[in-house]
Amino acid sequence: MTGYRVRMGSDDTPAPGAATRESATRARTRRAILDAAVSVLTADHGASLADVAEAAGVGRTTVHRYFPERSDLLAAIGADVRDRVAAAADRARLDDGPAPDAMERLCLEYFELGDRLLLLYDVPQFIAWSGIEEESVADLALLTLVRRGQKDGTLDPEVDAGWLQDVMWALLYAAWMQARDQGTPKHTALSLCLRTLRKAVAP
Amino acid sequence: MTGYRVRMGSDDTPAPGAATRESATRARTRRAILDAAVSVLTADHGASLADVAEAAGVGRTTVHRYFPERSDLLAAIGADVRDRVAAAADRARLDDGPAPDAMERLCLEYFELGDRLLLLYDVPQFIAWSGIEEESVADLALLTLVRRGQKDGTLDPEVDAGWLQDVMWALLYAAWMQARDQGTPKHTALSLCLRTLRKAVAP
DNA sequence: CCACAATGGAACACCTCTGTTCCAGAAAGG
DNA sequence: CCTTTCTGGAACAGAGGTGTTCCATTGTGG
Repeated sequence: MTGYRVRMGSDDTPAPGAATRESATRARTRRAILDAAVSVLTADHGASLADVAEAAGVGRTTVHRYFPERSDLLAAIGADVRDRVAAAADRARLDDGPAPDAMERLCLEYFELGDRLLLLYDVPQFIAWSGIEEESVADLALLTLVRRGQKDGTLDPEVDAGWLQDVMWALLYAAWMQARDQGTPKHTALSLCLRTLRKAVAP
Repeated sequence: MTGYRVRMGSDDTPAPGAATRESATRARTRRAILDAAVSVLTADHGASLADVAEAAGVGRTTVHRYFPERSDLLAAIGADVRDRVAAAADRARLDDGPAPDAMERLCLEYFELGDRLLLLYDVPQFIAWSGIEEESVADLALLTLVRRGQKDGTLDPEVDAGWLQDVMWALLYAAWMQARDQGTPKHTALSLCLRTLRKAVAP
């Protein structure tokens, strides 16, 4: 209803017109809550705010001070993930070099995001909230990359570009699961993922 | 706590020692609730029993009559899925013919199960309840199949057998998503899945 | 060292879901 | 047709989560 309500100052701050920066203390607390929320919600999508507060080492009241409603917290997580994804896609320099190599770089970057992306995957609501459009910037960049690879013959041209995109995500997901549930070392899981991806997307 | 509590007769039935078969009426109602629960819970993992009852076209009281506690309903769903998976694996005749072909047959069978398997994927709790062991019969059969293929050179021998198993699941999942969210026709999604799987698991 | 920012805890009303009981009415089935 | 089975709705208590207020305490920075 109210969307993402931002509260910069303390409860009784007289709302100083322009956007005042958050104090260092508050910024740290905010991050702690956000990070705790990610790990708690990854383990249990229906966890209560009390659980989040405990994991963050913070009182439940404090959580409500930063994120007045549950949806505010979830939206903030979504926005945080969106930013990280965009940054990761940026670092992967999708326009450079052969398409399969660029795709591999992207996988590497995304794999590092770990839990956060798992959460995005599992809780579809995040996509609706927090201004993640139908097709995010990163998704579009990946789509462009796939089309480029299909055009120059380095990626399978006989399947839909969106499908290749989904395949990448699916294999990433499988790799995370392998690491989390089977206890496979992360680098092993990642190299399995990359090897299989290369074959799967080849012409 | 109580596990899967079976109630065969009506409320006041004097518990007729041996296992009495359920009346046709009750069997139909039970199925309706079970099916409704699958589709409702697929859409929203936290849906209430009232939602399930409404979707089943049945009073909430009736749901409680068949499945006294929420966990009983979930366990029943899990058991139902387990049976269907086992039957599907059986129909795929995993021991016959080349391993990639058998794997493709299995994909076809699993794909038909649709929603039910998506649910199993999304709600890990189902695996703990309802007597699905760590490694179900179907999983073991698939693992055996993969090992056979790796030995005779028809499947990639350089990766762990468990990983190839996960890859199959991941691609199936991607195909379902493609059909559900992008509106891709099911047969199209399935053929994309099979094409990519063949390449991904090839040596 | 002192004012103000920031926190934690208790207590509160409110809501939703759960699981239960009871009973009147509909549906089956002999 | 009439009895048994099966159902749906109302009404209830209890549990747990949410969002709020208030106040005492801690801490941080100037």
